[in-house]
Amino acid sequence: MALRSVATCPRSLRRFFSTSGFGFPPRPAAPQPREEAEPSTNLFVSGLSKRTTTEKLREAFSPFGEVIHARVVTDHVTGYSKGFGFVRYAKIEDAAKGIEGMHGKFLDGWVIFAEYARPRPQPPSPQNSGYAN
DNA sequence: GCTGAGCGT
Repeated sequence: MALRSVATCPRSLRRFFSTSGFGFPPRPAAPQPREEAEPSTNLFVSGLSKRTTTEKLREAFSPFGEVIHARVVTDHVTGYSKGFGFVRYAKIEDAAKGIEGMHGKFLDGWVIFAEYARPRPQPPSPQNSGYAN
């Protein structure tokens, strides 16, 4: 008898999602347009061969400037390369020459792409985050 | 250890 009332839909609430033109935010935000990042000493290199290692990456970018650090990103489980890496130069002008000199070039049989790496969120340091005891 | 765009152990 009284079990048919569970399916009564409140039409008053449905109008907010059907008749209004603002059901959901059309575009929350676009903090990263996924375009070129700002010039920095940190470079993002993609298109690497699976066999390209960190030292080969460094050797490839060394002639264009002083490479502070180079690293091919590898999976921490399998240990294999993910096909991209990072190169950090001592100066931005060196990084620019590294991009100019290696972007679109071949490395281990693959055309690599060199561009400025995007800044990534820095982990807050509990000893220097501004909080005093 | 590959399928191959993509922003890190």
